[in-house]
Amino acid sequence: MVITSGCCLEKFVMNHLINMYCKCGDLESGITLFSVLPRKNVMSCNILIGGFVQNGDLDSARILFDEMPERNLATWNAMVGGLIQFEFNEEGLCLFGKMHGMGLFPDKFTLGSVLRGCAGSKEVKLGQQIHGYVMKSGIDFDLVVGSSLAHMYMKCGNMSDGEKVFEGMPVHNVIACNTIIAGRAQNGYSEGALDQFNLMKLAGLRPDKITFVSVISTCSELATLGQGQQVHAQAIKSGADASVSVRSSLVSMYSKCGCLEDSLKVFLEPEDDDDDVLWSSMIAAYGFHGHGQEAIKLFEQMEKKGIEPNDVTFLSLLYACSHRGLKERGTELFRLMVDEYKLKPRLEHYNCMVDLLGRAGCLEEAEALIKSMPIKPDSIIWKTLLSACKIHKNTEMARRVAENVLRLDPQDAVPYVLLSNIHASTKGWGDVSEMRKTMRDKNVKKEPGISWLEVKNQVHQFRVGDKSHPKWLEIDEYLKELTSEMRKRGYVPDTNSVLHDMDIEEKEYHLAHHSEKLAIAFALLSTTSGAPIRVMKNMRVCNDCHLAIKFISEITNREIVVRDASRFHHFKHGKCSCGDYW
DNA sequence: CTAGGGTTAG
Repeated sequence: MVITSGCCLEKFVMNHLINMYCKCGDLESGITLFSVLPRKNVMSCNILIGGFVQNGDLDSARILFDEMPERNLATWNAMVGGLIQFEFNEEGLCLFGKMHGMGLFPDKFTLGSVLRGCAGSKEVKLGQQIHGYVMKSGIDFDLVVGSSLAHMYMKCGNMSDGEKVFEGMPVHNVIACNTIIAGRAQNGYSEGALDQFNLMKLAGLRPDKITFVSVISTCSELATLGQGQQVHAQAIKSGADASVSVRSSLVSMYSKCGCLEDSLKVFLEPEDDDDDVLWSSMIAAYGFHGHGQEAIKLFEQMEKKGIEPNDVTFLSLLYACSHRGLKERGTELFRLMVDEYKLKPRLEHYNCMVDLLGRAGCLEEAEALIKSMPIKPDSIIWKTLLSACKIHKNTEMARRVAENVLRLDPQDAVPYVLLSNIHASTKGWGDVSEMRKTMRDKNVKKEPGISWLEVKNQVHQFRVGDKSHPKWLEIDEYLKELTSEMRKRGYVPDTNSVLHDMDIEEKEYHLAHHSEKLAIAFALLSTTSGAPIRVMKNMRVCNDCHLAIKFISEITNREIVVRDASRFHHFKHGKCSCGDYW
């Protein structure tokens, strides 16, 4: 009705109508109206560009932008913002450079987009320049500009400047707080993230679903179940628990805290269950607990439901296969990902494949994959192969591979330790001492192993041979008792993975006080019920601890759950759920 | 026209 008499309408009414249609997702009608406009001014073009962008049709937006005879600031803002919104960061930043070169000065709308682009492509230099410009130009330093700046710094890993910007903001709202919480969480400052969460509540700000997503992810990082459950309860109270994003983070949190059943419970809630991330997080949860078959079954269901898997879905699947020794299935899935779903494998996918092949004992195949892949290998993927060499005791390949790790990451202690152990086993003492000298010269240090657990809402932390815990004497005494009982049952300490410059007795003492053994002994002493013991570790469990914990679970008749740097081990009656494949 | 978030190998 309106369209038929379109030509007679006032221009600004027409513009409003076009805007309305575009906003409501009816791009067709917007375009039709635009085409009957007798004279198109900058304003109407801007509106249509905005419409194209909001509906994801960037190509049309680009064409219209290029054809426009004159443009104003809003035109540039719409185009720059649109490109960056759809992660064409470089193109967006390039366009920004162009507009700047033409003497146009950015306003706060431009800056919001450009800072987001800087964050996305880690352009901290440009970000800093913009920061300087904001301070000089007298642009309103409002919530949006402030949050964007803080976000940019933190995304680029520059925590201190991000925090400074946040402190300098005159007021904070929920979004500003969310920026800081996420920034801290993503840079490993988990406690700081939780602090800000508590502070914002004290300040009377109501956490929204985005707050919960970040805070719940933080709890998975810390793997402290009690905290996670509390935050879940708060999310339920606020109604945020119905959001798929919140549920995805809950699935992950429960799985990382060792409660696979709770992950499944959240996953099975009936609403909104056709989300790829939600499904991926459940697949990852199964994989993390060593349930490779269930992960694959879930993927098949996902395909049947027509949910499009993404690259993370496949990463989780490959991971699940590699931890169950499902070599054939994993290889098929990798092919499916590339050939059917046309997803480009990232280095992470190749790493999973190397892990899959290597663990399964196909070391040559794994090495060939690294050499043939179209991406440059990093030190991590060589380290994956190195640990496979170690499992399958292929010292010859280990030497070669360790050299590659050393070349790419000279500060990593793992290859040094491994190489010096190889030299020691062949009595190459000269090589051994040279190796140790290099380590000293380059100041290479082994990352300390840390284990922690929650007892009565308190987190207790242990390091190797750490005597600082108030109950140290009791723990040490109890470990002696346990060890002698273990030996009676046939336990022999596996001293192979210890640095070799100690005698056997020292090695055994060192092994007996690995952080996870301390943590488990403490847990056994401080809990009397038959409840399972949950211990977290920042590194992989060593061979000796894995063996010892099996004995301990039998002797004490307790279920012991250990979260490793890469997966879960459920020890029960002298056996581990990983089937010694880890 | 503008800011923040979920799944992820070793």
